[in-house]
Amino acid sequence: MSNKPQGKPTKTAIRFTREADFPAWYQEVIKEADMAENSGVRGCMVIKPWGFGIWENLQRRLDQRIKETGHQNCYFPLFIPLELIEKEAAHVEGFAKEMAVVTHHRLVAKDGKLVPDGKLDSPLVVRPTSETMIGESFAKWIRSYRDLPVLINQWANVVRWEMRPRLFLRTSEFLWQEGHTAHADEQEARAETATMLEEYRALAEDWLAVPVIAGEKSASERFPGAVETHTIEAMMQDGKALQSGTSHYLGQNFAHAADIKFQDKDGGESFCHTTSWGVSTRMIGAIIMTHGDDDGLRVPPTIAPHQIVILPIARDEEAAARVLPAADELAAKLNNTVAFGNVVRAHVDKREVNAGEKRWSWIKKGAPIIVELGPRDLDQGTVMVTHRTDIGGKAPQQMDDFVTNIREQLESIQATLFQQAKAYRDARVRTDIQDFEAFKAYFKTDDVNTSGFVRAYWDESAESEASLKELAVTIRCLPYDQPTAPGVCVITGNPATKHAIFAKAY
RNA sequence: CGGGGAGUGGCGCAGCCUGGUAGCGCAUCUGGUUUGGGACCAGAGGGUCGCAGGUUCGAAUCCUGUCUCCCCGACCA
Repeated sequence: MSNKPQGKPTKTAIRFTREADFPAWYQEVIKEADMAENSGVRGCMVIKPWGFGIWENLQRRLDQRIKETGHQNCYFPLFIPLELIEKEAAHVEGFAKEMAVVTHHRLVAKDGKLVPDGKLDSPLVVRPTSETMIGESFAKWIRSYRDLPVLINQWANVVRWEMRPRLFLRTSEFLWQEGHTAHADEQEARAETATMLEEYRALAEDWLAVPVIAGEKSASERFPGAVETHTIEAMMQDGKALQSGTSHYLGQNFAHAADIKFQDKDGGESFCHTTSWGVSTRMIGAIIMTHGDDDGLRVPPTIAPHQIVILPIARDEEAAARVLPAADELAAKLNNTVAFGNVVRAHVDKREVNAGEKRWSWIKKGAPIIVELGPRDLDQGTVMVTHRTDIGGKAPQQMDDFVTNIREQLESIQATLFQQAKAYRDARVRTDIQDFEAFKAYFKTDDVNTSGFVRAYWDESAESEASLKELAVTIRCLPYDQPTAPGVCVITGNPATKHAIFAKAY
């Protein structure tokens, strides 16, 4: 390594490349970026500061948008009485297999071990989602049309016992927000569903630089108990789809189950129309697999815990005495500027670690801009700047210019990440596959270099959808932008009017 | 939950088949040399081999159970 040419890494910073072993690469990125790790409990993860910082920044933005669209935050209990869950049949069927159940309320010592004791008369489930719990409250809160709409949200953890967990993508416990609303009529509830899905699209694309396809789920992919489920689907760099946010129109299903009704202007009694919508820590998995490269994570500047990392270059006390205060001063100047509507986040890395190693650690963490500041820079009034989107392109900038242009540089990195992701995605949405033989051949290849989505006509029949099972392909959504002319179903050859997105999925 | 693989110092691994109380690289610490860079030399610290039983004079090595991780499948945000 010692005679490696500068700026031309002879190896990547991550042990596995995306091409050689995508799942191993994914896990290595999380480890090397120090985002999260597995805990001793299967399916549960410890989210470390760099990973949690990304979540906090995502959360801050989304929370702001949720409030700006008229919702208020609440908090509902973690434990749900079994009887409540039982009330909505489809809901029960959907979640029964992954429920954590609390059956006891104390421990007693027995043969040197602690064993559960104090059996509960009625078991509690740890919330897998809160429709039933919140529905119970809605029923109490809502009496008149004047009480509507009810527009609430909660940030919470939920538990869905997973057979096959993967960090961020599928964990038994995860963090999310769940919005729940109740409306007087169908039209308003449907509009709410659409509004929030659009918020999710905007969050993904405009804030996280993750291009998505928005659309409606097929019947079999619907949320248990929903009338309609709407989704944003992102493409990962192995061509697989990741459902990144969902918004459900629940009709009156949960209103009937929980007895959520109101008196209208004419004195008549009606059931509410409800919605729910959520985005989870899975979104961090989407960010990793959309923006990461073979040198690690790349974090969009909007959500990077540190947008700029300043590395003081000082090998002796004399240099340190000059460089460290200058680095602090530079950070202070940067932190006094604004980008993406927030104060810029610059950080001086003063750890006693070799400069080269520090630099690589921030590359692996995906800090958008790395600044090296040494005695020579101070003499010349410059800084050495590396953008994470071009780590070979380290170049000096005048320090004053750098500070003045910081917003443009961050915005440029943000734009580059989105453009690269979109170019990748667009190149891999196949629209030329129109018969089932070609379709099967495409998905059987399973080559990380060519796999992706197929966009084609679908006849909307359950039978044709079922025939995808052996291919491990699913219908991700029926995108909102639809062709005007009819065509033939890619699976059956039957007449069809709508396009669907087909893909393997996480 | 079914099939396959794996758990040895912080990380990556060897040893296990042919039982006899542990080894390598990186990292860490100390000293020195370097000094726009993931450095070099020398020395040092650190593990009882996932956990629990069993076989044995003796187990990281054999057997059983269990937990955790990875891959594939079914299910799912």
